[in-house]
Amino acid sequence: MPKSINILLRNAHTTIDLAVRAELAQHGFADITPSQFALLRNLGEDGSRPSELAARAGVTRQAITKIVDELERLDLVRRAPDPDDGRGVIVRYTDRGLAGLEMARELALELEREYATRVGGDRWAQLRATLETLFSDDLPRT
Amino acid sequence: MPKSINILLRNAHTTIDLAVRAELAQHGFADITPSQFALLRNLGEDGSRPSELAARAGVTRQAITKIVDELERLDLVRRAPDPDDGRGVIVRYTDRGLAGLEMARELALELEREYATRVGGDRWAQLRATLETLFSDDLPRT
DNA sequence: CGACGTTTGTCAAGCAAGGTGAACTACAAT
DNA sequence: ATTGTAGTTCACCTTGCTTGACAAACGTCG
Repeated sequence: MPKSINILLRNAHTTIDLAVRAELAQHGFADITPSQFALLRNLGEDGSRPSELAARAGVTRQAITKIVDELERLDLVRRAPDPDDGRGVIVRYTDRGLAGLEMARELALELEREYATRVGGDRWAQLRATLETLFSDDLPRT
Repeated sequence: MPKSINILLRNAHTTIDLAVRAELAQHGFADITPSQFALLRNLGEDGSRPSELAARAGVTRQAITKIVDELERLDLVRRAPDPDDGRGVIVRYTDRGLAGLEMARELALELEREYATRVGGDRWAQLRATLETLFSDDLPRT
């Protein structure tokens, strides 16, 4: 009985996600939830305004406020006032936050290298390319 | 900036999942949640005992009880006493439940055919095969 | 300038999904 | 007779959102 493509994709995502988060936890970045991680990933080098983040993620500003609160408590991001707009706030990485993100990227690449050796570099590259062709649109919802 | 493989996989899964559930809803099977759908998928032609389902999904029996309650209210499954064990229960598809599942399978195959034509049948088959090689292990958690 | 509406971020409360642990009943197994 | 197992009920929890209300800071238009 062939597994549904859906299940395969879900398994793949879950496997990688769990592996990365577990490794992160072992390196001192404990218990980052998926939505926290998603925000961290979307922050950008120069930081972002909560409203931008909300618009990109397709959620309300309130939801972002909460996630930023949590990430601030974890010392992964920091709020600063926007010099150009007295109402605004800019959310930026802390050093620790940036280090965590880079480490996550490293770990994901390492995993990819492992998969590439298991199925062959060209086959892995093909998979990646096919996925990018079909599914690289940004989706709403974290 | 290449998208993370993780995001691609997630996008793919979410896209397909949403499409199938939306189509199902249009055909009168409204608002089936992911966990309900997962249980429905794992039921098997001959039905299953709640404990089996719990073990397979990696959750407690209580969680299964709740989902079965919901599916029963939707007239997608039916509980019957186990003739071989007075304590036991067998959860089986209703006709409507089976029809919904088959329709979901059909819809997923249709989507796959569409993707196959977009990237080429061989490339899609490769993607499928690669995913199966790497990620066909069953994961706990619905 | 000032009054008016708009935008930004926040606080508070609450909801839906998807669970958990504890305690109970009926039946099975020994 | 005692112990174990299947299913259920109940109360509760966490995640990741939502709506509503609000103050402070813009923008604009007379």
